[in-house]
Order: sequence, then C-alpha cells, then structure tokens
Amino acid sequence: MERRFTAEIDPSMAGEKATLVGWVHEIRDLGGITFLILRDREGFAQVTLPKKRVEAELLGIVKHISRESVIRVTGTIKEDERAPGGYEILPHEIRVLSYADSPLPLDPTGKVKAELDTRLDSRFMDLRRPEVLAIFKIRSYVLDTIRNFFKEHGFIEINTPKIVATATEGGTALFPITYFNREAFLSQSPQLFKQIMMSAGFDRVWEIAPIFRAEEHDTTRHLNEATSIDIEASFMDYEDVMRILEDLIARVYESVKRECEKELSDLDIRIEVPDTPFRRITYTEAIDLLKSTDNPEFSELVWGDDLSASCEHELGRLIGEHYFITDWPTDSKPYYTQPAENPEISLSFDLMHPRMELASGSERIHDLDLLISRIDAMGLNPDSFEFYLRAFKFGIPPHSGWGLGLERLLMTMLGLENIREAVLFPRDMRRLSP
RNA sequence: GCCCGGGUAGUGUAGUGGCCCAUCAUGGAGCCCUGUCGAGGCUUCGACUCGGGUUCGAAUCCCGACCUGGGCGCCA
Repeated sequence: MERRFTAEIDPSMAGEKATLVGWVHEIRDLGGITFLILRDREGFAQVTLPKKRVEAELLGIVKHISRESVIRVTGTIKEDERAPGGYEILPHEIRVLSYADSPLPLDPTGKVKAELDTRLDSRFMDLRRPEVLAIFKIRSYVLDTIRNFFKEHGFIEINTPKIVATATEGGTALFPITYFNREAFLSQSPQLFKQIMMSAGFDRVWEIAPIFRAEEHDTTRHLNEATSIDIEASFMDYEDVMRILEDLIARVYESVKRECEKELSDLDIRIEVPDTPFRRITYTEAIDLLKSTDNPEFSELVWGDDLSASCEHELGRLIGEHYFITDWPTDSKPYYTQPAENPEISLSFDLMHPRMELASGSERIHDLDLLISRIDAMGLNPDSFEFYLRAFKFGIPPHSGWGLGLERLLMTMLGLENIREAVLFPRDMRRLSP
C-alpha cells in the first residue's frame, strides 16, 4: 500500500486503510488505552491502541519501542473528535524500521529547551522539530520566489567559480587553499565574474551561491560560509537596481506571508510586508541625523567615518523599517564603485533592516582607466586583476548590481536570534562539523 | 583580534567554603491507570570539563588549558 503523509489524511476518509511512516514522537500509555503520536515531515498522526480491540502483539511492540524510532503503521482511519486533527489510526500492523537509541541527545518535543550549540551538535535531531523544519521550508520557498522574480525580470542565472586566484576586493580575509601546486582562495564574492558577464553581453544576470569570508568575527549575525544573492545588470543605474532590490524584498515577504501560513504558525510568528519604495537617506543625512540625537556617542562623528553597529541600531530605531543609505563616501566602498560628479561621493547604497545591513550595491565603474586608478588608490596591484580588467577593454556597458545575504534576509524576516538558525550546518570560527 | 560572562545527570537548571555521597524539571527502567494531546500517580537510575594550587574541608576561592555565551571591531 502506498504510504501517505499525515497531512494527506483527514476525518472524511474514515473507514479507509492507510499506511503511514515516520518517527515515534511520543507514547502515552494510559493502561487500557495507548496513544502513539507519529510524526512525519508534514505533521502528526495519532495511532490509538485500545487494549481490548487491538492484537496483543501490537501492544507488545509499542510497549518496547523507543521514542524517535522509525516505524511503519498500517491501519484504519477512524473519525473521532477526541483525537487531534479529528481522526486517529487503529493499527493492524506496526513495523519498527529503525530503532532509536536512548538517551536522545536532545528533546524533539521541545519540552526541555536546548542551547543552540547543543542543537547544532545534534542537528539531525534538532531539524526533526517542526519549528526548525519550518525555517528551512520557508528558506526553500524564498529561493523559489527569488528564482521566479528574476525570471520575470529577464535575468539569466549564472554559476561562477568558487575557487579563485585573487582576492575580489582586497579588504576581507580569504581562506587559502592548495590548488594542485598553486595557491588559491575560496571566493568571497562573485563580483568580478558577474561584471565580466556584462562585457559578455548577458545584460542581466543573477547567482545564488556560497561566499566564504575568513574574518574572525564571532557574532550572532556573521557566518564564515554564507549564501549570497547577487545580481548585475547592464544599462541600469543604481536607482534602477535599488528598485529591483526593494521589489524583491517586498515580494519575498508577501509570498511567504501568503504561502507559508503553516510554517509561520509553527514558528509562532507573524510578518508584516514592508511598504515600497523604501525610505532613502544619504550617508550625509545619516550622519547629520545621528549627530542631531542627544546621544553623546554620536556627537564626535565626522563625515567619512564608518557607521558602527550602534549607529546602525540608532538609525534602525529612528526609521523603524527597511531603508537605504545611499551616496557613501567613495573611500569607504570598493574600488569598482562609480564615483558621483563630486568624486568624494559614490553612487552606492546599503539596504538596511532596523536590526542590521542586508545588502549593498552600487553603480560600477566601466571606464578602464578610472578603474585602474581606483585599484591603485586602494593600494592594490592592477596586475593581479588582469583577467578582470581585460573585460573592460573591448566594449563593456555601464552597469550596476548588488549582493544580498540570504541568511540575513531570513533572520530578519523570521525574527531569528542567531543567524546560525537560518543555516542547516553553519560554519563559523569554532564550528567545522557537522 | 579586543572586552565581559559561563562550564553541575542525555537535555535544561538550583546550589558562591562545611547545611551537598549535590536541587528541580525533562528523560530512561519498572509498576498502577480506557481518551491522552506538556497525561497523571508511585519506585528507581543518571552529573560537579580537565590539570595544578589555597584550605582542617572546594561544585563553590586562585592559576592554566580546553569548551562555551554575549558585546565590539570588520562585514553581507
């Protein structure tokens, strides 16, 4: 008999036979009647064993089965108001497919909380919990939504190498690896390659892929392996790609709110779709805004300073929703960022959630001489960017783009405390397995 | 990398020098119980991260190692 998910059964199917497979979530033995709660990916089903109406052999199996064992149950569906979901299964056959050892490394019913570190050590079991599973069902759904969005907007999906010869932007620390007998690095960003694709004439491209950062940051919002959602688009200015970004964010929120009701309720959260367009403030306005607060912490700020975490938090408090900080000082952005008419300022932006930065992007330099002089000015050697710079020599359109952190998007949308909760098997300074 | 916390049964915790061969919950084993849904009741099992030191006496104080939580810096 074909097996079904628990969610595929309802009280109207009373009298039919059904086969369910899943994990033993709980057993409640009341003496004359025993309830076994079976859990699968989609939910729960109650298997009811009244002592007088069920074979002694089945009671024997249930008596000695352990929690979290995998079983197959075949039985009759019975409508009963007293059962959760309005139905229960009266079993004819119960097979133990895999016996679970004891004690369990953590409690999948969630009655006893476990710390994140404990949960990650036994992630296979942590992921059995419906509210943890819900995060990853939503993650999968968000990726679907993003894919559809890009397809509708005429973007081509690309895949760029993750093993690279040179640093992309010079600033951040990279993981060195051995590539045969040469030194190589794990890619920190697809930036250079997606720009080369503009020279290739692909016009609009997107990629969702891992990025690797060797920074020794140890916080609830950093990962050493993260997922970056990247686009690059020709003949677009930075306003154009900002509009794409805010529309994408709004679309993701809207779709998740509409299509992931069960998952949001498993997580016990509600989400608000942000209004577009998002508020835009320039970097200069942000500095002035901070200085106008009474907080002495910000009175020393001068134009050109980076915005610290407490600056971001204060702006988040003042603005209270998604916003862009635009027109950053040219020197605080990467070399490929297009300067404005006033060369001190760049055509760049960061997308902010009140809790943290989600994305950054800009209009790019497409003039080769200017690009070389900017690389120079940043103290980098243009010779090591030869493969990149060649693409600017033979006709490259003006273009703009951005990169968005998938885990940060999920974390802020779902109100997760720690970014590690948005990754199946997170990689950070301390954690390399599982 | 810098600053500040913390490591007690499988899990989550109480205990800050003797009251502790260590509290409570959950869990395991066993018994009772025919409508549970955090089932209930009874019995029982299971722990002070490691090494060194102070002290008559250390889970408790000190030092080191390892592990770990938070903040900052940097970033997405």
